[in-house]
Formats: sequence, C-alpha cells, structure tokens
Amino acid sequence: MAPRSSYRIQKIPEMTIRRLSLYTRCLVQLEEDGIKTISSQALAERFNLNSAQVRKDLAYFGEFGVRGIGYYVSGLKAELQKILNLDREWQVALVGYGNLGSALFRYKGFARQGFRISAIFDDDPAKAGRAADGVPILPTSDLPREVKARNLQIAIVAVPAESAQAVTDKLVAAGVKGVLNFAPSRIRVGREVRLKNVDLSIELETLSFYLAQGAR
Amino acid sequence: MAPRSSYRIQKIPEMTIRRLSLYTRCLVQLEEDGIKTISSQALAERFNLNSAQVRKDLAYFGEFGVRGIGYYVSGLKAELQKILNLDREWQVALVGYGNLGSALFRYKGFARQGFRISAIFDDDPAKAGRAADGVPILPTSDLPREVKARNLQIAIVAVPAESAQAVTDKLVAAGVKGVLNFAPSRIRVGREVRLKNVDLSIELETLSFYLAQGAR
DNA sequence: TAGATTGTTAATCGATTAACAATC
DNA sequence: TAGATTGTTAATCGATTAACAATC
Repeated sequence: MAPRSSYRIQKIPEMTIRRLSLYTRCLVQLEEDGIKTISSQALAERFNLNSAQVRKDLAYFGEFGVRGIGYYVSGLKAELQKILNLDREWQVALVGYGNLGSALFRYKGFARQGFRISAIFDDDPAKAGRAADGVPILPTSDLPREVKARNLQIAIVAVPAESAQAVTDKLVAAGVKGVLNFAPSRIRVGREVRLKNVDLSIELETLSFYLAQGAR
Repeated sequence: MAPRSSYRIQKIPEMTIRRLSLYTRCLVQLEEDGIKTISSQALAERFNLNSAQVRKDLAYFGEFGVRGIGYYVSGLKAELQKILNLDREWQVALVGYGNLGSALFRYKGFARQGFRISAIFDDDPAKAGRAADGVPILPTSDLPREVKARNLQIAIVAVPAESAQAVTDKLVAAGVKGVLNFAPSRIRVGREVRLKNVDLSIELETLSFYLAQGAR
C-alpha cells in the first residue's frame, strides 16, 4: 500500500512530533500576543533548543519559512495544527470517573487543543446515569453502542490498575483507535491501535536519584 | 569539589535512570512472585529492550550479575533502590488540593516507592485547617515553617497555571530541593533545585498525529 | 566439564549541531 | 543592495546493539 501522504515516506522521529506539539502551543500564545513573525532562533530559545533543530523538525513536512524574515506565526500555527491533526475536534471517551478521572475531566489542557470529552464511562451505580457538566456518565455495557454513535476515536483510561486491561480490550473491540492509559499498570493492545501508557510516578522516582546526588 | 561518589565521574544518560526505575518496579514484582533470578534477556523482553542495554544500564553502577546465572532478583532490587535513593522514605509536600491534587494524593503509585505526602497546602478557607486521611491541609503561609519542621524535600505542585510559578518560588525559598509540576504551565527554578514539568496533554497531542496517519 | 550469561569493547545507528549557499 | 534567516548538507555526538572473551 502506498503511503497516505508524502511525509510518511521517511520516518519521523517521535521526539520531532513531541516538539512540534510544543511549537504549536507556543505559536497559539504568540498569536494571542499579537506577534506576527518569529525566527527559528527565537522559537528555539523558548525551549532551550538549537535553532537548527527547529528548522529540521519543520523540514520533515515542508518549507514554511521566509528567508531573512523567519516564520509567520499564524501561518505556521495553522500548518502545524494541520500536520498534527489538531485542526479538528476529536471526540474523546473518558473511562473511569474516580479521583483521577474527574481531575482529568476538569483538566484545562485537553480541551484547549480540540479534544472534547463527550462521554464518560463508569460502572459505579452512584455515578452511571448521571451527567457531569452536561456530559453523560454511562455504564461500560453501553461502550460498543456509544463509541459508534458518538464517533469516539480516542479513550482516556483512568480506572484502577486491575481493570485497565479489561476495559481497554472492550474499547478496542468497540472501535477506539487511540488509548491513553493513566492507570498504574502497563496494558497492551493490538497493532491497529495506538497506545500510550502515561506513567505518573516515574518522574518522582527519577527525581529521587538526582536529589541525593546534590541538585543537578 | 570532588564527586560525591564514584558513579558521578561519568555522566549517566537520563534514559538510563528512567529504565532503572522500571527495572526496580519489575524486580519488586518478581520478588513478590517468588522468582529468584532473572537474566538480562528475560528482563529486557518485559520492556521490549535489548539485553545489552539492560547490562549496560547496570554497568554504569557496578557489577551485579553472576555469569551463567543472571541476576539475583532481591539483591539487584536492593542495589537499584539504593542507587535511585528509593531505600528510604521521602517526605513530600502536595501543593494544591483541587481535583488534580486530590487525585494525586490518592494515587497509589507514589506511596509504593516510599514517597510519603506528609503535608498538603491549599489556601482555600474551606480546606485549610482540615485534614485528609490524617494529613494536615495547611495555608501556604505556613510553608516556610512546615517545610523545615517536616523535612519536606520534594513538592508536587497541582495548583492552577496562574499560581504555579509563585507557589514554586515560595517552595524553593523554603528549602524544597525537588519540584514536580503538574500545572499546565512551564515554571522555572534556580540551578540548585531539580524541576520536572509534567505535561499531561502532550501525549494526547502526539497521539492525534499518529491516529490520522492510520494507526502506527 | 559444558552451557549459560555476564561485562565490555567495537560497530552501528540515529539524532543533534555547525556551517553555509540560497534567497527574502 | 546589505542584513537576516532559511533549508539543507556534512560533521559531530551520543545512545543502542552486536559480538565475544571471561567466568560462573
């Protein structure tokens, strides 16, 4: 099968994608601040990066700059949002509405880039059937139907470690394409689904190493 | 000033430290399961790594294996916990007891490796003065005194973006040595403090890129 | 001893950075 | 035009992996 678009031909480093995401947020801010253009040097400084790295990250996808000028903020922002598929709204399922789940539901960072939690799943009878800020809380038995009906392509998993794998299997069976797992257990999915296990405690554990070394 | 211990002489890659943290958790589990020894190959397979990488990660710190056998699970676990300073209890301050703060407080992963949240700070009059599971909720005006009195060396910041920098400055002034920032804003600290900005939304944003590419 | 697996060196791979011709 | 900054190539750096002598 032919690659879907030109930039699939060469492999893009994952770190490039992560930086692109940072650039995008920065450009959104710059636009709000009324800044019209920015050079690779100025953008790099905000993240302690090398300017060549910024240019190289962008070069994987095209030529977006103007020699002698730099990059037009709103133009580059739009291009990057298109590349990262952030120029649309994603319908997201949140599974598990306990402490962590409700914290993630209220977390401001997600909605900002077009991720919209449009259904919550939780089997606790005290929660299922209710709603949070207008978003319905449903039992997981409704998963297959609702994933299709609401076109839920991404799921955030915030259930206890024991049930994370089982609920993820249900999500995948229902047709979810990407899973972000916040449960403190590694889960596995088939190749057709993109999974990211978010490890909330590894940062604390690595911090510990550096602290007793004397700070940095 | 001379390096504090022999393994400061060569620089240890950050990725090595992160993997060491994974190995440690795995070894804790293996020990519970009654497994006595494990080879670099078997350990590597659990994380989709190369066995040479496991051996190299360990080699930065010493020789822990036995040729022909592998590694003794409980021995290696103990060594790694010592290296990562996880063979002690860290007193942790939690700053901000809103949705995210209370979720992190109840998060099981932290306590498991000896991180003990022993004071919570929040200026909401409805919360300050109370306690959560026996842990006092204090106003941030008490920070300087309490950080010293309770020997709080690490702080988890879970306040709104607007107040993250200000509260971190207070923490650093009070003598905290490591900060884990969950607020959706990048904060800065002086060189004498170790800071990690945890970015909860970057994973979702990068997921978005890969999804429209067709999964993986 | 024979088999297994380590610790370590050397080779490979990939990512970052410097440098500069192209060009606005 | 002169100055600034891009896009891109080549050089550098660092991390991963293969290979194997050492040795339990």
